[in-house]
Amino acid sequence: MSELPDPDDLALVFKALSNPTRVRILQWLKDPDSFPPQLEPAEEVGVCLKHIQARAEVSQSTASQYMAALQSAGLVTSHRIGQWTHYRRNEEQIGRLADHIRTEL
Amino acid sequence: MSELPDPDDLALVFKALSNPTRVRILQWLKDPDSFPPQLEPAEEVGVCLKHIQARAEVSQSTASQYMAALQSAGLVTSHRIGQWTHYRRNEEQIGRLADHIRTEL
DNA sequence: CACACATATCGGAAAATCGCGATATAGCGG
DNA sequence: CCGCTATATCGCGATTTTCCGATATGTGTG
Repeated sequence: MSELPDPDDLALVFKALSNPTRVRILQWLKDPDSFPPQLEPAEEVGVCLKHIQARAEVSQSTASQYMAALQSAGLVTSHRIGQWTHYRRNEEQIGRLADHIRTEL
Repeated sequence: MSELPDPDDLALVFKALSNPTRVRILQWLKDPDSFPPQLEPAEEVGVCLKHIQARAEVSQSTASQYMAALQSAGLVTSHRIGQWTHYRRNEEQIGRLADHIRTEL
């Protein structure tokens, strides 16, 4: 969750990004307020799965798995509040990925 | 081969990078002179497929397909000279990829 | 506790990918 | 033209990925 230089984690990250829908979700999360309103402020805790699922137009299970993939790649973090799991971009990790591509790839 | 903004093209690039051997090849190409000597200067035209194949320890057809994947992702360019196809990193595109991840992903 | 809702996980069929050997194409030299 | 070499493409079995519906788990409410 912090460094990410080793090849196995890196492959995991690229694999998570090798799906157009997952890439789109990541881009959508740049503007959490573009999603429908929710109890918790999306800017702070992230966007709840239901809203991501609706926008991506995939099944509930697929949405859940997509977000799990992005999370295990370290690209998003999750925050469970009550019944809702909220997902938010991990800007630090995304920045590190850009650095890594520039310097080591 | 030029801009690469949309999620489908971007996913293609990440797919090419989701294979450890292909990533290694890209890294090897940072130092073309680390390959055996060849008629054409590797620094200028790139490294010929045969040398890449030998170092990656994959079959000839696999090596050819790996490089085709990297090329259609825009990460390398190819230069055919006589019977040899040489592959060289596309530093501009790799730089753009890093920028793109930082700004648009 | 019973129920509704949100999410996670399971199991599997279909689709995509992997990496190879076989074969085709292309360029050189005799 | 013929043989030799380098590379590209084809075809295929094996493996992996994809995405779903079904189901399980977790959480709030009455």
